[in-house]
Amino acid sequence: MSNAIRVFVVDDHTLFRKGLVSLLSELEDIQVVGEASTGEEAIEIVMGIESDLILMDINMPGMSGIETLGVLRQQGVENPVLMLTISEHQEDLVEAICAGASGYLLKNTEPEILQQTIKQVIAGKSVLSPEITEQVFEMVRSRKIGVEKKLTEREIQMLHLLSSGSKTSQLAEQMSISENTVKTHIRNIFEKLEVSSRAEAVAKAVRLKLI
Amino acid sequence: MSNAIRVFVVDDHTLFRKGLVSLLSELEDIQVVGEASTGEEAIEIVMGIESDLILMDINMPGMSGIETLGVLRQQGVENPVLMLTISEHQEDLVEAICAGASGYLLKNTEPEILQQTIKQVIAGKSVLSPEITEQVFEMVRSRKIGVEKKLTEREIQMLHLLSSGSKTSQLAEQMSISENTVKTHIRNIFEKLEVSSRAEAVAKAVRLKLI
DNA sequence: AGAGCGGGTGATATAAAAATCACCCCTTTT
DNA sequence: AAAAGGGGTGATTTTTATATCACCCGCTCT
Repeated sequence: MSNAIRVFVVDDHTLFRKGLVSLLSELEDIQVVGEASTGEEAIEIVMGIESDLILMDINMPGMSGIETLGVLRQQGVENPVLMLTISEHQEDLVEAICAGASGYLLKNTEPEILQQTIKQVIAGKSVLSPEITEQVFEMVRSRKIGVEKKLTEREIQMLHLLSSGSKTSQLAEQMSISENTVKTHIRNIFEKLEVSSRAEAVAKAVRLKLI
Repeated sequence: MSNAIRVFVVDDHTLFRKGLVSLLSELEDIQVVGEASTGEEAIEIVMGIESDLILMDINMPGMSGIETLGVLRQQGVENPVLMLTISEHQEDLVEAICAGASGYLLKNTEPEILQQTIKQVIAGKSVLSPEITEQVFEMVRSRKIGVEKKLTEREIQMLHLLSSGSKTSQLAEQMSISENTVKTHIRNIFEKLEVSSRAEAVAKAVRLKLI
């Protein structure tokens, strides 16, 4: 099968890894092209072979799956990496995503779902286990996540004055600071709100109910 | 069909709504028990009938789907609400989740996936469209994830050791710091987690999946 | 009564974030 | 071309957060 998905498996638990490899090998459209029991081993092998997707455990002795992913990305490996772990920790999830993971599945996932997820990831999609999605919802609700970085007090003041039409010289006077500082604050606002003009900044701030 | 899922549909686009209702009605295990074309109408009808799940559009004239959801929750409606929208805006996603949505699907979703998702939501799970999951990844990567009440590295270590039963003297030795410092770290943990004892702190940390 | 342990107040050095400013470039207007 | 305003790079000061420690209080054992 020339168009089978070539999967590489990284997990320190031999029993789990072997079982997973056996399971995946039975599938028509998936081909296991290699396996490793540590991050160090994974890096060495992956750099030398061709593969389409990496299944990576997180908790491993030595390098963690996240550190391993970081090194692989640094070495130019662009393959999608699907984390397959027992960890529901927020920290692991956040770090895995930041390190460049394409998905985050728990090990209690049903084989069919895993198969389905592998195909979705190959298709360029991002996937999370339902439990992890729930975790994300919780993070959002507890405001640990926001749509934008939090603005500081001075930045909010700046936006208020900006929205009432003040220009740089007036802002400087009203806030008792130099014009240079005004501009710096505004630049920081631009970055946080992901905009590039004063008008946009005010519009977005109003929309986000920041002012 | 007594155990069919009773669905209520809210969407201002009549053509889409009618099509959706027709599609859902054909399914064995789903029964459409009502529909509305505005948020106001939805609130009035939903309060008067029995239903298991609400499919809600977001962009509607008058009340938005998010505002409607907010009012419903305020009125004590506990039904899971699945947002079904064309909006991929992060703001809409965040607001929908905060308002109490159980899922967020794009309107380009395949009918079978919609059916599958409705069942998952009824089973208490949280679901996102792949494109939306991608948005979540983006938010995490761009650090819009403020993680405000984040504990420091030392505090996390402390909790790990605490959870394995260490007492002050042992913590001090294991972390190579004085007992006084151990106590200070623990006090800071108390404040951040809003608790007042070690046991509570560990319990809350586990519940928040911080350790 | 005196160890032993959990919990609380205050203090200090260092690291990180916020606030401040000077100077430069580009466009528009005069 | 000079002036004025918006937008950008870099650097410094001030404030806040983190990590560290010393000392005190109150309870519970023995």
